Amino acid sequence: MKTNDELFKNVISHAKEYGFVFPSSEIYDGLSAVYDYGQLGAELKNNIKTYWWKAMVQLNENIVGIDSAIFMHPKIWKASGHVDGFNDPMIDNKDSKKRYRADQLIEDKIARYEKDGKTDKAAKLQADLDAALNSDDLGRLKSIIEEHEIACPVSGTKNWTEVRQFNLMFSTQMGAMADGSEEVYLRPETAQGIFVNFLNVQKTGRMKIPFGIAQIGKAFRNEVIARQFIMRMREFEQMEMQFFVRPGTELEWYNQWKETRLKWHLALKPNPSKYRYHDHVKLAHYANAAVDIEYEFPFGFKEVEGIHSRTDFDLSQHQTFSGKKLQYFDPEINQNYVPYVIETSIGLDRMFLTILCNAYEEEDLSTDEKQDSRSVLHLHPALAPIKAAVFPLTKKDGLPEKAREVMDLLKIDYNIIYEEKDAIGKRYRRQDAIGTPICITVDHQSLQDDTVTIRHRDSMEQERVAIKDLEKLLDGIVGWKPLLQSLL
RNA sequence: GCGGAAGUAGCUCAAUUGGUAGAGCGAUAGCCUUCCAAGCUAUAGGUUGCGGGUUCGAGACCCGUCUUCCGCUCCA
Repeated sequence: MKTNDELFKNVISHAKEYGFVFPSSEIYDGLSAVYDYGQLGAELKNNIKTYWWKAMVQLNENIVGIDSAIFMHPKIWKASGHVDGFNDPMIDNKDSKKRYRADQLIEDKIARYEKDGKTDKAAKLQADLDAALNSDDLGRLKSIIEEHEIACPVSGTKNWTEVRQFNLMFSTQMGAMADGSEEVYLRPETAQGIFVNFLNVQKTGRMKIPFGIAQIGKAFRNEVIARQFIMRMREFEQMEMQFFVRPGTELEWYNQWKETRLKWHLALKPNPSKYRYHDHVKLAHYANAAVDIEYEFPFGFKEVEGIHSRTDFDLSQHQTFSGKKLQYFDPEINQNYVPYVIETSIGLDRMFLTILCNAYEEEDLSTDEKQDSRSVLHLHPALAPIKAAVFPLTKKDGLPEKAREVMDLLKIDYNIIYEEKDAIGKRYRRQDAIGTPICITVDHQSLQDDTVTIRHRDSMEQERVAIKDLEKLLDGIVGWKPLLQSLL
């Protein structure tokens, strides 16, 4: 029996060994919490994106997709709350190993002074705190904590580290000259690119509420702790959709998207018991309802996708900060309003990891006579990096030539691999390990009657089919149609 | 960032108290021509994460550093 820890380690080494995910800059010792997608990983990732894009944009006539820039006007992050909300002064207690926000520790002390009737002291401390925060004086925060003898609530000691600033956002300089250039951020989420284009899309696309704008793109967060393989990376990719609705109807839509999104996950035929909703008790400043879709990874249930009812917070903020009216005239009720927003936001890398964990199996095929096992990725056929492999049974007697013909017939529509090295069984097992759903074998009979054997990955069963029927057969198994139809 | 564990070939791991870095799998080329891995032959692949130190001699001991994993916080 494998422990979950071992299982996860095996998934990670499998991902590396077969070209799905490599540590970034590996020959230079790697770069913390950054990973590269390899030749098969890139295919799988693209397929996940395609699945999402088709499910969102293609299947919903009131959703359109955009691709906004990673660089955006710095004021956007003021408006969104990222500049102020994610620049926290942090301090650690060396004895309890607990981390606190320095300003919150001081706030707690102020509250205690007030409770004890020392209102003068409380007011003085509050003023000191405000002054230190406004001037970004971290040293002053530390000295305040020392002066007022603030102790760790857990260990009770005053053994503190220095106060450090943790910035969520990466910043860089825009403009070639070092001086006079402007500091810009790498976006920490793709959503704001949608909000600031709300009017552009609504007007040019003649969109009527309710409607959605979808986007897939990279985002960057300077995580304090980035862990668990590609679960939390500093550079990651999001697939987000913001759905604009009439105020008052948002909870209806919230519930509908909650269902729709889980259905999207379950259409890939994972083990359904590994999925669950997790309602947010503590809501972010912009939300009036929020739920996570969680997957049970080997290291526990973790968030893969979030569905948030974001109210009119973002559009209202941008209206204020930009001075531009971000409203919609609703002819049905003859009113102007700032639309409310339901957001569905899924981490592409997390989805990738979900799929990998779910697909990976070390299958025991032992019989009484012989011990046997195989590593297999039970990927949904539509997501598999390689759709089919074509093998000549042997590399003689004109079989390779015939196999090449079959390959040429199929490679226009699908990603196909050709192999003639090693015994046929070995070639089957190699394809199992990378999740190829179908292997097509050309044998001596093929030369006479134009039929081949099809071997299925999951059941390992074989059937004989005519070469002329292969295209249709692949369409039915590895094509997008069956998967997308199951969403309707 | 703090604490704990670890880092040897593509992968999994050996290497006696400090004494010449090895195996299996995998890969490549060939043999065999076979419908489910582990048949035969040959070949390639390592400044033992990196940098110092102790020693006649370091994969092993000491210091530093980087990376990964496990805990503490937040998130997609």
